[in-house]
Amino acid sequence: MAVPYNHKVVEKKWRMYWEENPINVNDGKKEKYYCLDMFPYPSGNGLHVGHWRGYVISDVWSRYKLMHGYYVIHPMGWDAFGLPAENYAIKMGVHPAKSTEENIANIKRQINEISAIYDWDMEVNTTDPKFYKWTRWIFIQMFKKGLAYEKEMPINWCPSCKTGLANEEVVNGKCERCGADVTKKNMKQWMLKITAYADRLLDDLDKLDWPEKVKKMQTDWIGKSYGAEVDFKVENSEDIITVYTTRPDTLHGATFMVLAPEHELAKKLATEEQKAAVEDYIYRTSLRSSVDRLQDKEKTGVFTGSYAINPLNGAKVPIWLSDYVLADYGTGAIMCVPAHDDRDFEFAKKFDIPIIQVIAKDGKEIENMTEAYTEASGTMINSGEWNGMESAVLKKEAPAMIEKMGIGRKTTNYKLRDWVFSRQRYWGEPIPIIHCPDCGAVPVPEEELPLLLPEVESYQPTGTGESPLAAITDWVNTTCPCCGKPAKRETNTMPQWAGSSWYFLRYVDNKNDEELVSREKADKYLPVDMYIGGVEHAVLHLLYSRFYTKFLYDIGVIDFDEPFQKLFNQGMITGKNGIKMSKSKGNVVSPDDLVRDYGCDSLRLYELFVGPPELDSEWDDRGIEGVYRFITRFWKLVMDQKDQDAPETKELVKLRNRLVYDVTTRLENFSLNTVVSAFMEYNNKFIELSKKGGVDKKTLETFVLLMAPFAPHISEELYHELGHDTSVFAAQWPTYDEKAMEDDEVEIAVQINGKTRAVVSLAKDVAKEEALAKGKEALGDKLSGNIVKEIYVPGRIINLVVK
RNA sequence: GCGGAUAUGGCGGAAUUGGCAGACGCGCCAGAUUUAGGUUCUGGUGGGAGACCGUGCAGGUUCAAGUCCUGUUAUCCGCACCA
Repeated sequence: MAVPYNHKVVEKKWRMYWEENPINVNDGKKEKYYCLDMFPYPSGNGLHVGHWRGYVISDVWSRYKLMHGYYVIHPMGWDAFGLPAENYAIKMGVHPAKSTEENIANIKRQINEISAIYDWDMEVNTTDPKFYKWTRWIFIQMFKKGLAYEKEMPINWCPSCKTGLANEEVVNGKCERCGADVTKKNMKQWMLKITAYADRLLDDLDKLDWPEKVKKMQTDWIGKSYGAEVDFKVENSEDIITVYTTRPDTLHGATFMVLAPEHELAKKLATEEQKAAVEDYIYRTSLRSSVDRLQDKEKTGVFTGSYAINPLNGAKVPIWLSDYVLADYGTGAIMCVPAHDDRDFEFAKKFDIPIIQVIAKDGKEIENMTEAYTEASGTMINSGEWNGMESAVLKKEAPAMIEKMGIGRKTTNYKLRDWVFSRQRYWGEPIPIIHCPDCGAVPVPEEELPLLLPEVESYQPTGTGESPLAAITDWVNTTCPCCGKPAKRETNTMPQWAGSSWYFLRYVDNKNDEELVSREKADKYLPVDMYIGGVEHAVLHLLYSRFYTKFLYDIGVIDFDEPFQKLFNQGMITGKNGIKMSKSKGNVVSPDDLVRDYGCDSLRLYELFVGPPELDSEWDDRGIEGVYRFITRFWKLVMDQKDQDAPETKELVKLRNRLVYDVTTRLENFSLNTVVSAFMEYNNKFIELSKKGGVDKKTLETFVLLMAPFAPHISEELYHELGHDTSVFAAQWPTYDEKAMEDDEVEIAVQINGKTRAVVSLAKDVAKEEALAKGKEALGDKLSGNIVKEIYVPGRIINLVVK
């Protein structure tokens, strides 16, 4: 009788063995494979089973690649700057550096319980001066290229976090971090000109093997649109209002214009009679939060009293102000065609403005219009020379025509805005700029980097729009690197995303003091082949990283312009009823107890078995019992059979090849839950066979090899029990022979009118006549009436259509 | 409002190109082992007494539909006045 399986002994044994005998070594000859996890921020709450899932998936994939002879780059690090770390520190009343260090120690301990093949020699930490030296260095390079600039403008302000936010960090008008309503605040901010990369960020999505969903989200976020700018002269004035439109085909139908209340001409256009109303409207708009503007869909507006001239037909159109026009998109002014735009229609109805149809739907004007006709489909009417043209054709051609006429120009627009990069918080990389009264903004000399974040007594946010660093006068006051006169340091810090936008480049050369990454190592080990993490960063981290990578490519630091070739988004693990795991809900499941009770291998398998990896799954503690039972039965099977010298039967060869096929194809498709199902299913089959003629050694060994990436400890133990003295991970992934998988006889269903009435066993190459004859024979007296059609699909089905 | 995803037993979920729906696991039922509980092992487990009925709902295509087509509902996610 075999020794019962003891996960504690076995797992400890091999963990120690691997530490002394590394299984993933770079011998300089192997091809590299870079499999990366999104690095965690070291939260004080530690890991729950949801974090484990992603790490298990990436480790299974890494070990699978290892068994294909790759040198696998599989690093881990810490995204430790930023609001969560700082807020936690404030709550606990300790310095963020200290709490961060403690949290890292705890999470590192938990991550080690996964037994992933992380190479801790590559570890990076965004708060390490040796790391953030280069975060700041990149900013300086961007500054030198004109991609980092300062601007005073109304930005998103979170009154709870007391800092400015990027557009990407505002979700439904609320702060992505804390959920507080975001307000606008006029501040001088550092900006990164990500819009300069809009086209490349959009176009290069094509070359990425990413989930379509993420590509779509980035495409929509960049929001490129094609159209025209049209210049409208203001009546009795020299002023010109330029509008942006994607529907220049409808220009004849423009019956009014609307300017954003923030538009530079807004006040000026107000006539004597309208002045008070206009100023009141502008003032009231300035008070409204973005949440109000989002929630309140009812159109408001005010007439300026002025008119503009439609450059195409000379029509006089009233100029209005309304907050449904955004100041920072297009030109901040629009021409309004109520007949063919929903918003303009609503506005025109409310303020009783004429509606002129210029596209005939189905050949005629719509009577008693109740909603706008927004499709560019139909013939032009009421459009002067354009009458009779197809709207769809005109829509494409109009921009060029307008440009030719000299009344506007063809143009494109993007929803993407430049990146607000200043944060009024302590725990981040200070922006490496010195403000000199004479020289202006001057970058910190590169040889002075990293320039340590100074120690402060109070690192709490001030709420005034100033960083806590501003209070440290002996740090703030410095001299200008240009002219040597007294100057002041920039006191704002970078957002959390700064470090995570490039950290994946640093792993492969994390101790380099001279360069961000040596070109030699970058060429050899980068970019990332597989990136695994949650979908929540689709337009944040994943967009910013692409931007940084493209910039570093442009300045010659690296020779590739996309960071992540393949992306996999794992679903979330939730508590009961799909409720997100959180401390406040009290539904957090810690992996620590589960590892203790069932072992790392069991938890790894269960993390995969719980559901399709790309979908959210509800955690149910009871399920791990089933996986644990499988593990112990698998152990018993191999231990009982290993010395039996059972003969290799045809049946066993077939099952072995099918097992390799099933596991390999499912793994390649990332259907990891069904890989575990396959293991269980075949284990049951082999246990059956072990009671009959036994299971041969090669089959046992193959099973163990396939299990290795999933359950490394037990596989390593059994591999050694099977007589090997090298690691199971030095072995090659098994291959299969499709011929050996086939049955000589296949059971196929015999149907009458599509309903299964019998099952018959047939040789796979049997002739149609014989198959049908056997099928009829099997049906016996169930078959009656006239057969009108006979269908035989070899290996699949026999169907007799009877009347 | 627009876009995307999902919908299958009591539960989590399987089903290459349309070809025996419910693999695998949980739970449950029965039996064996055990002084007993737990563990372990064996068998059963979509509904219905049955003909039959069953993949959110209603149609359609087909010899054959969870799978394809049309419409529709619910839930979740993303975007949201971008002219």
